[in-house]
Amino acid sequence: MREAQAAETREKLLSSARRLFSEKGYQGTTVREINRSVKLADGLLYHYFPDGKREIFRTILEESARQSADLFLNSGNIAVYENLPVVEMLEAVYQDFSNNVRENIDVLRIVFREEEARSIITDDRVLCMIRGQAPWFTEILKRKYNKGEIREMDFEAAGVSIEGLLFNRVVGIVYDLSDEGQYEARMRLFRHFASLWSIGEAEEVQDEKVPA
Amino acid sequence: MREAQAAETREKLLSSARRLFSEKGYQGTTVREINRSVKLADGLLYHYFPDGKREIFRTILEESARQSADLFLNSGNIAVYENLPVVEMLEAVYQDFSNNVRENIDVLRIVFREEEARSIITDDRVLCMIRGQAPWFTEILKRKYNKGEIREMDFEAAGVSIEGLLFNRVVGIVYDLSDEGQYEARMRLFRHFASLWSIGEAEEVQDEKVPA
Amino acid sequence: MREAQAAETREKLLSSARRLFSEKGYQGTTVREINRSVKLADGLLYHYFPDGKREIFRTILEESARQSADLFLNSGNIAVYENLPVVEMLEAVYQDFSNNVRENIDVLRIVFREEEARSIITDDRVLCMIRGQAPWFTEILKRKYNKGEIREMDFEAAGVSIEGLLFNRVVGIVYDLSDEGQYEARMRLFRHFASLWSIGEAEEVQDEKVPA
Amino acid sequence: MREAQAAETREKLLSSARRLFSEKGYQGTTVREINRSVKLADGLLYHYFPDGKREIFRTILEESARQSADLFLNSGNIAVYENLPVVEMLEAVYQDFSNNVRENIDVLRIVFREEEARSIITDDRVLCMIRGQAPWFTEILKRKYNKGEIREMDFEAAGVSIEGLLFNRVVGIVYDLSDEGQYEARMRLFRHFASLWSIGEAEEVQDEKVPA
DNA sequence: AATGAATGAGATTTCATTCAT
DNA sequence: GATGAATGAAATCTCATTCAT
Repeated sequence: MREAQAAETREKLLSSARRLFSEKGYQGTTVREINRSVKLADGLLYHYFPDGKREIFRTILEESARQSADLFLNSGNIAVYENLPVVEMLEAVYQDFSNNVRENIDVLRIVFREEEARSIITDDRVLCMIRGQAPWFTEILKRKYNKGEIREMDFEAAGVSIEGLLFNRVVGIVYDLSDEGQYEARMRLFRHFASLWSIGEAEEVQDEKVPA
Repeated sequence: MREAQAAETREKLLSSARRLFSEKGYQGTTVREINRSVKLADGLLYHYFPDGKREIFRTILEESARQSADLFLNSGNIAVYENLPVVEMLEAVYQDFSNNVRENIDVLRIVFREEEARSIITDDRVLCMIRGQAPWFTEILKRKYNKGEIREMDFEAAGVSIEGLLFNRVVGIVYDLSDEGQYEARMRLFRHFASLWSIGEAEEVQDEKVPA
Repeated sequence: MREAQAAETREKLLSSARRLFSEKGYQGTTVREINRSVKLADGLLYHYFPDGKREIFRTILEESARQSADLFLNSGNIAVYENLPVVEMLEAVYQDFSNNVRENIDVLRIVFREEEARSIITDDRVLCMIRGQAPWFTEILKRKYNKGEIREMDFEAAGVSIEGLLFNRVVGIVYDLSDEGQYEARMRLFRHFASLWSIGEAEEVQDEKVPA
Repeated sequence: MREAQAAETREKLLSSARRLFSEKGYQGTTVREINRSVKLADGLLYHYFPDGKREIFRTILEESARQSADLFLNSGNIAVYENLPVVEMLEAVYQDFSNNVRENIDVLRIVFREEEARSIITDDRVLCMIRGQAPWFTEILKRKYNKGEIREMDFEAAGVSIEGLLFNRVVGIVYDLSDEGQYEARMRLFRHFASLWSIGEAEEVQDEKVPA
C-alpha cells in the first residue's frame, strides 16, 4: 500500500523527469519543474533520490540501459525477416526499427544531447551501431544467399551499409525529421539494393524521380 | 589599428564562445567563462553583443550559416573524383568530407545539441542530408557509367545510399567516435560497393572479418 | 503556526521594502538591502514575490490602495467637528488629517517620487484633492450656517479652499517641512478664516507678524 | 570659436541631462543615455564634468538656483496687479505664476523627486512657499485696502492662504494634473474670496455647482 | 512521508568611469 | 578635444538543496 504508492511516486518522478530532460535538456530542466509536473512538494524528491537532480538523471539512464538490452532489433525476428522478399524484408526491418526507436525516443534524445549521458550508457547500443556491430543483419543475408535468393557478396559489408541506413533513421527520429512522404523514396532505395543483390541481370528502374 | 584590434577582440570572443558552447553546451557555458577564456573584463561581452549570451550564440550560428554555403562537398571536386577508380574515389570523398566536417565541428556539435541552434540554421546542410539532397554524387556515378566503368543502375538511389554513409560520418565525428583502425573496415565497405556496381562478375572477398 | 510565520515573513518583507522605497526611492533600494533589513537570505524575496523587486513594489501600492479607502478624513467625524467653534474645528480637522497623512507617509512619499506608483494608485485620494473633491467639509460649513454660527457664502468654494490648505499639509509632511513653531501662524490663519466667515463685523488682528 | 563650441556642448549636455533627469529620475538616467542624446562620445562627458554624472546633476541644480532668483512672481508686477479688480487680479497672478512654473518644470520635477536636489537647492523658493514667505501678495492687498477696494483684515494671513492655492498649482503642474475645464471652478473660488474680502454685504452666488 | 520556507552560491547583466589611441 | 574599448563592482535573479515542522 504505502510501499506501492511510494514506488508509484518514484516511477512518476522518473518518467516525468525523463520527458523533461528530453525536451529541455538536463540543465534546462529545473528540479522545481520536475516536482510541479508530478505535484510533489519541493523537498520530497530528496527522499526518493537523496542525491537530487543528478541521481534522478543517472537513474533514468541506468534503468534504461538495463531495460533495453534489446533496445533495437532482437534476433528473434530473424526467422520472420528471412522469409520475406528482399524489399519487403527491408521495409519490415525499417518499420520495426523505427518503432523501437520511437518507444525509446526520450532516452535517445537525452543521449544525443548530454555528454554525461553517453558516459553512463557505456555499453550503448545506439552510437556503436555505426561501427558495424549487429551481426543479425549479416545473418539474414547469408540465409537468403543459402536459399539462392541473392547473389554472393561480402555479407558483412552489406550488413554494415544497411545498419548505416537504420542509424540515419535514429537521427531522423531524434531530430524530428519527418519521413512523411518519404515512402516512395525509401521503396526506391530498397529496390535499388534488391537489384544490386539480385542474382541475374539487374532490372533497375532508372527513369523515376526520387521525391524531394 | 584600434578598429582592427576591436574586430580581433570580437573574433576572439566569438571563437572562444563557439568552442565553449560546443564543449559544454549553451547552458553549461557561463558568460564569465567566455570572458575569462579571452582574458577580458566581465562587462566587455556586452559591448560587442548588447543582448548578451543569447546574442553571441545567435551570431555564431548566423555567421557560420553564411560562411558555410559550401559547408560540405563543393561540386568543383567532381572532376577530380570522376577520374579516380571507384574505391579510391569513395575514399577521397570520404576524406574530403571528413575534413570539412572537422573544420566545422564546433558548430556541428552545437547544432546537434541545441534545439534553438537548429531553428537558426534553417537551411542547414547537415540534417537535411539524410533526406537525400546532394545531387553531386549522383552526377559522378552517371559520368562513370558513361565511361563504361560501372554498370547501369538507379544512380540517384545509389547517391542517396552513399550520402547516408557520409552522414553517419558526421555523427561519428560529432560524437567523437574515432575511425582509427577503421581504415580496413571502410575499405572493405568501399570494395563491396565497387563490386556491386562493377560491370562483370563480382569478385567479392567474403572470408575477411570486419574489425569491431 | 508555519503558515502564520510565513505570513509574518511576507509582511516583514513588505513593510521593510515600503520603508526603504520611501527613504531611498525604488531604484535607490537594492533587493539585497531589503533582504538584509529583514535578516533573510538573498533568494527568499523571490519565494514570496516571484517577479522580484517589481512585484513587491506593486504589491505595496496595491495593498495600500485597498486599505486606504478612507485614507483621509472619514465622514464619521463630521458630527464631532460641527459642534466645535470654527477655529477649534479647523485645528481638529488639521490635526486629524495630519495624523492620517503621517500614518501613510511611506506610501505617500513613494507616490510623490515614483511615476509608476501613480499609475498603480489610480483612484488616489491624494493628488486628486487639489481638484476639489471632498464634500464633507462643505457639509460642515452648511451645518454651521444652519445653526447661525457663520454667514451665508459659497460653501463649496470655501470647502475647496480649506482642502487646498490640507493638501499643502500633505506636501509639507511628505517633504519633511516641519510645522514645529508653526502653531501660532496656523492659529492666525484659522482666526482669519473664522473672521471672514463670521456674521457680525470682523474683529481681525492685523498688527501681528506671521512668523517665518 | 573652439571655446564657443565647447560652451555650446556643455550647454547641450546640461539641458539634455536636465530633461532626462526630470523624465526618468537621476538613477533612472544613464550616462550613456545622456551622451547619446547629444551624440557625444562616451568618455567626453568627463572632460566637461570631471566628476561625472553627479557633477552634472549638481551643476544643473546650482545654475538653476542662481538663475531663478526670481523664479516666481517678481515684485515688479505688483503695480500691474493692484490696478485690477480682485477677481481679475487673482486670475492674472494665477496665470503668471503657472507660466513661471511651466518654464521651470524640469528642475521642479527633479526637486520633487530627488532628495539630494533638495539639499542642493537650499534657499529654494518652491517648497518654502508653503511656509508663508512671499510678502508681495500681502502688499497688494494692503494697497487695495488703502484705496478702499477691500475691507480691513489680517492681510498677511490672507496672503498666506493665496500662496497655498498657488503652491497647489505647482504640485498640479509637476504631477501633470491638468487644469483644463477648471476655469469655471477657479473663477468661482476667486469670486468667493472677492466676496469675503468685499467691504459691503456679501453678494455670494450660492446655487451654482462647482464642476467636478 | 510530506510540506514549503529558507538558504546561499552563482548566474546574467548594467553602468559609471578610466584610459590608450 | 574626441573616440569608444575596456574595466570591475554591484545589481537582479535563479535554483539545487536543506531543514524545521
